[in-house]
Amino acid sequence: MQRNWIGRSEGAELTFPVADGEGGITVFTTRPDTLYGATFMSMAPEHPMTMEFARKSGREKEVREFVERVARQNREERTGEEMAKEGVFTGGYCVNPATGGRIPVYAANFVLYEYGTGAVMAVPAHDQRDFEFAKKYGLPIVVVVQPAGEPLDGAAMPAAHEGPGTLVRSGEFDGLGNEEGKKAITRHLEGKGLGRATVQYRLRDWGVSRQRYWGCPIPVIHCESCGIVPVPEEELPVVLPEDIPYSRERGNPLAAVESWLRVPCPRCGKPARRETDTFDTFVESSWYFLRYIDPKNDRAPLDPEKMRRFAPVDQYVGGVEHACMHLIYARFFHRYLRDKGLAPGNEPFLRLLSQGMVCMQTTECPKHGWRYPEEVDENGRCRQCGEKVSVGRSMKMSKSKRNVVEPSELIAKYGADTARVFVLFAAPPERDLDWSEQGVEGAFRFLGRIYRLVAQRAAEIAAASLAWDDSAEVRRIRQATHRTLFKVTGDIEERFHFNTAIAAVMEMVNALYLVEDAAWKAPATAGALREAVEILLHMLYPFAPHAAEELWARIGGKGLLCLRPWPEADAAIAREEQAEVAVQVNGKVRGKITVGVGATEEEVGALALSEPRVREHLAGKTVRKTIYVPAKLFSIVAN
RNA sequence: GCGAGAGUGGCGGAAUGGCAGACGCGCCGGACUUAGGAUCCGGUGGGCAACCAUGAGGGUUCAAGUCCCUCCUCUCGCACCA
Repeated sequence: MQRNWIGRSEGAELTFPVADGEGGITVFTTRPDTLYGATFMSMAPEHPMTMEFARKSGREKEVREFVERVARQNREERTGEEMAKEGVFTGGYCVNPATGGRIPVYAANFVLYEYGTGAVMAVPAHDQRDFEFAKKYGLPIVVVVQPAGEPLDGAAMPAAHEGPGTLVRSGEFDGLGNEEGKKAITRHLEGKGLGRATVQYRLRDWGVSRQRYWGCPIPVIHCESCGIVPVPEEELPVVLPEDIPYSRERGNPLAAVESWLRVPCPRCGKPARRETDTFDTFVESSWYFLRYIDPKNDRAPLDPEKMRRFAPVDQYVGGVEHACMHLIYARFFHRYLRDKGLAPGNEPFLRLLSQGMVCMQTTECPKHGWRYPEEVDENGRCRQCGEKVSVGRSMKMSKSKRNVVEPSELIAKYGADTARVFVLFAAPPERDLDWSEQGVEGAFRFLGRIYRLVAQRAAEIAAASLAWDDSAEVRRIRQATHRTLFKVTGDIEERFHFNTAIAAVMEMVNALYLVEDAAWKAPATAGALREAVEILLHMLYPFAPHAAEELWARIGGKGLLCLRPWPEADAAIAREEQAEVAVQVNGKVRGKITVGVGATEEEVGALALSEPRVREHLAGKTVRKTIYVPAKLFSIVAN
């Protein structure tokens, strides 16, 4: 997902000497193979050489007019593929280093000054933007990469050919495949000191400063004569003033605090002003987690020795928006810290889980717009005007859409445990979650159910000791307990699939409800049931800690449940002795048989073939092949 | 346009290539009750059946929701990056 944002692209920097003058224009291109087809040059309007060319050629007026017009357009207007390609001839020329030909230099609105070198060699035959530009201004289109098939004609082609092909009209490079051509031409120019292979990166713009009070101060002072001066180290940290006027007016409240704002310049001592913008929170959160490892260090931001022991972070959990924004900045920071020898490795995080968003259906009144759930009555009408509201599809919860639930109300009505269980049960964490009042009720009911079960049996459980006999009943109970524990442990630790873990706990609760009264009372089984309930509460704890802890106390558990180690599932106990095996004939299930888990393929096969329904479907056919998936399935192929 | 993710019952969702629909919601029935929107128990994809069902269509396989091709739809992110 970050590929677009990091924007790594391999290519070459090539220099085009300025015709009738000094120096040259360096461009970045991913297609050095098309160099012979470069028939003009496009420069960003902001590029300093744009106006320089114009001044020399006496075209200053036209060029300035264009540059200023583009500058007025905002980025949104200027970017976007639909935007018309526009440009103006600067009056200057440079020399194509391959052909030696003079080519005109244009300023063009689609060339971005901040990317690459801010200048592009234009190859209209093989780049769609250049193609459109050339058509508009009547510039030559020279085909230099010929794909298989009909020879392309620059004048007649309807669009640029951006794909692969064989080099033509490229002097000594004719006949090379275009991929080899890239290398060969780059090497050739390198020999002449006019080019080199490079890799360009494009880190998405990150506006690190914010016009607000709540943020880390940027330790910088603005001085009329010295310019931007860093706050001296001994004066760090810059502390924000506390007596600030909170107003709803626009602008940063810090700008109004004269006593904080006015400081002498650390360099010349003349009156100066502090920077009032503060850092974007992503700045701090790009590395604060490492500081936890070494929080009291007052000599350095981080101790590399300690970093090597604890970093990197094992698991990062964040929303999709973090995958591109915060994560990319944090990785950027980490590389800086690595280069400074402060943090080990290339990456700050080992694993990423990007969790989904919480969504809820939206309701809209024709007169009043978005409605909060409580602004709609039971009949689906707006409480303000009585109009029928329309129910829209589920969207990310946001105050602007009013499709939100108030956590405090939710907690007052159901408690925090219910909210947790619902959120974790409704969907796996990487998926978006649909909020549902009924789902919340369901979570509440589940907690009530488990609470009643354990509270009702509390006395019996507390009286039982963790001892049992080897009866079938005990084995059944313990098997169910340990199987559930396996499932829950795996779902939590390996997959983070809390929804299926909770489902397994629910199943176990359902099973415990069916246990006969006598079994709770008989010492032999009561011990196994005590184990079952203890483990049950352990498994409940991560999802509903308050209820689990309270029930733990009720059954006479020692100390706090949360301080006890997670129980260990016993594979020997969890193992099934019997298994139901589905018998398939030509891919369709025709019967089921019960076998011991250790049964051999021959034993299972014999049993399978004696099933009446199976025999029916085999009548008149010859068995060609059988496949046995132990303890699961026996498949017969026959014709 | 490029990139990422997702399409499974009435709904949220389960399912190392091995019995599709676990668990929950909703709905139906029963029990207990003066009462039930509480609780407990049972049922619940479609079709009378053979069978049919995981967005559509092909393929691989004894076996496909899962793997491979060709599409469609939705969500999110990016968007002239040379």
